This record gives sequence, C-alpha cells and structure tokens, in this order.
Amino acid sequence: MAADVLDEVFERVISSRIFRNRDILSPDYIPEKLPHRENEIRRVGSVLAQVLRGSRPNNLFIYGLTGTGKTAVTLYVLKRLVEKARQLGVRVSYVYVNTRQRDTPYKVLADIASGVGLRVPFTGLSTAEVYARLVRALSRDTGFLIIVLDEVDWLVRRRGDDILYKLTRIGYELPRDAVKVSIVGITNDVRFVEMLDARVRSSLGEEEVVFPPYNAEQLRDILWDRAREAFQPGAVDDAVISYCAALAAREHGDARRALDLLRVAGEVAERENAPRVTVEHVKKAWSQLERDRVREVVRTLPLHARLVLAAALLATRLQPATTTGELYTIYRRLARSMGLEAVTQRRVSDIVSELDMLGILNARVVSRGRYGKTRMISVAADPATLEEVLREDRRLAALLEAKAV
DNA sequence: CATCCACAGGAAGGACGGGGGT
DNA sequence: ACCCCCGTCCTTCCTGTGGATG
Repeated sequence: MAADVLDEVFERVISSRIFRNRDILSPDYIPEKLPHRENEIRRVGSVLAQVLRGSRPNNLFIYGLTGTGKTAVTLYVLKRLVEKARQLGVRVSYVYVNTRQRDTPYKVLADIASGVGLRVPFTGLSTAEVYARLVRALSRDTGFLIIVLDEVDWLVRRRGDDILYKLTRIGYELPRDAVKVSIVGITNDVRFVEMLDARVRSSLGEEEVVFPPYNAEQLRDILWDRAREAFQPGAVDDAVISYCAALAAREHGDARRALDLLRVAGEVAERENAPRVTVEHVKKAWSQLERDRVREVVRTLPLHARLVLAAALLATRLQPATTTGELYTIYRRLARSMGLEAVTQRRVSDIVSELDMLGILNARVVSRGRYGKTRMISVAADPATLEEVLREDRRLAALLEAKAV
C-alpha cells in the first residue's frame, strides 16, 4: 500500500503537468539571455574585455538594488569572457565571493585563495597569514584574475574597508610578470561609497555601472522568457505572470523575488495536483516565501535576540510602535521571568539594528524634542508568522501566552 | 533661543569556543 | 603540548544630537 502511495508521488513528479524544467527558475541559474540588460552587459563587458588585449581591466563598481541583475550580468559576462579568452589563448580566471554569506575578511581571503587553487583551513590562521599565502600563490601565477565581491557593502559595514584596501593594492605586492588582478565590487547600497576610504573609493571606482530597477513590464518579459522553458505549455498564463511581476515590482523591481515567486507558485500548484498555476497559487507562494524567510532568520538568532523579538511582539499588541526604552523594559521582564540575566540596553540596541537590517523589525530614529531621541520600533514581518516561529521554543511560547505585558 | 531629554551609535576590549601552526 | 588567531556575544564608557519646552 505504501508502495502505491509512493508510486503515485513518483508518477506525479515524473509526469509533472506543471514543470518541464524547474531548475530554470532556480536562483543560481544563469540564463543565456538577460532581457532589458543589454546596456549593462555592454558596459560591464567593455570594461572587462580589456583582458583580451592583454591589459588589466580597471576595477569596476556595480550599483543597483537587489534583483536588478547585477550578479547575473557579471557572471554572464565573465563566463563568456573566459570562453573567448581561451580561444585567444589568454589566461583569465575569476573568483566570485558573496560577502554577505562570507562576511569576514578571513572568509573572503580564504575563498579567493581556494578559488585560485590554494587550500586554506576555514579557521585557525591569522588573516595576515592567509593574505601572505594568497600573495605567494598569485606571484607564481600568470594571466588575469578577476575578483568579484558581491554585496560588498555588507562586508564593509560590518568589518570596515581594510581588506578592500589590501585587495585593491595586491597588484603592487606581486612581481611584474605575475597575474594582474582586477576587482569587481557589487553593492545594493548606493550610499555605500560614502563609507569608503578615499583611496579605496578612487581605486575601486575606476569604472562604475549603475543598474536601474526593472519595471513591471520588464519583469513580465523576464518571467515569460524563463517560464516558456520552465513550464509545460499552458501551465501558466499571462494573468499569473503579470501578478508575479506586479508583486515584485512593488518590491522595487526585484527580479529574483519574481522568479522565486513563480517557481514556488508552480510548486504549490504541483503539490495540489492542479492542472495549471493560478493567481491563488501565487498568493500562497508569496506567504510561503515570507514564512520561510522569517523562519530561517529567527532560527539562527541567539536567545536574547529572540527574546527581544518576543518583547517587540508583545508590545505591538498594545501599540503600533515602541521606543527603545519601553522595549528594553519589556525585554528585561521576559528575561527575568525565564531566570536569565538580561543583556545591557546597548546590546539590545544593536540587536534591534540587526533585526531591522534583516527586515524583521522596523526601527527609525525619531526626535521627540524635550522627550529625547529614540527609535520607534515596530514589527516588519507578519506578526502571526513571527509568533508561530517563536513558539517553536517552548519557553518562549509560554511567555507569549501571557496576556499582561 | 538655549536647554536638556533619551537615547543613538562609536570605540575598545573581554570571555569563550572552535580551530589552527610548529 | 603549547601558544596563537578568529568570530560571536556581550560590556563599559563614551560623545553626539533633533527639536519641544521653558
């Protein structure tokens, strides 16, 4: 009997009425065509193509909001460039590091090192030692190396621009006939340059390309482009695509979100054994994506951060926004009732900032004149989802049960 | 118009656990 | 075995500040 159930599942997956090739909608997929990014491809390409003439490309800075195709365009250009270079007998390689996931100087250097075939332990060495080894390895290398630092604003915000400075100067440490290194910095934050040391700024900003967000119409083109290959004929219609595009356009034209949305909508439809994807499926997908995101974030939060979150949740039951001081009072009460030593208000302030950056809380600084300067803190994520995730911890569930704040 | 609130947020550093090189 | 380094949380101490109030 169990076999019959499984057979049914297998059959459904194999002969999907929805998907033809789901991978085409995956976030890692680099498509052959990038609609509405022709100008950007041309600009990035003409900077990096200098290697084909045997000269080091200028360092390049790419700005644009999330999901505007910065990463896709960069990787697309590099992939094509490496192919072309090989035909011409030019040695070109590149290393891609997402500094949001690899958010310390050590990890970034270690990734670059392993990208050029150097084995580096993931901890234990000093950063200076990894740098020295990297320099040694590069000294023996020839050709061109392009280092892509994606979401580099995260790294700089948290760790400063020291490694950026070092990396932009790595060429001076190498023999003249060794590899020529170029840096491509990608950032979501336009004001990011202001955080940089003037020397880094001028070095990294030798060339700049700005990626404008997509509008709903462009998003539709992008979605259709992928949907045609990813879905079975007739499995999606224009209403579904337009709806995805509209939702994503509202989120500053984020194509990644749009594609995620479409993929998950397809998955929902498949699970329901529906003949095709509907707008309802997209709506479900939207909330599922949000839940996944919140769950993922909350799960990795340290205990006191979760307590702060619980405190914020309790506070919003009474009022839309809470000051830092009020939040701290509630938090302290929660901590004490759990028999925990409360962390300082300074620490809670940092936790709030982190939660704000993660999009779980909203915190904006306001001045209330005589009544001081503080932050008004509110819950940004869906409260019900948040509560559900927090309740996975039994002790927190008990705290959230309490009516009185 | 100066004052002064209630914090913001920078700087320095420490405890601790996970992991080196030699 | 020894000492070293890093990242994560956290503390302590600190200077800075927008604008209602007196």
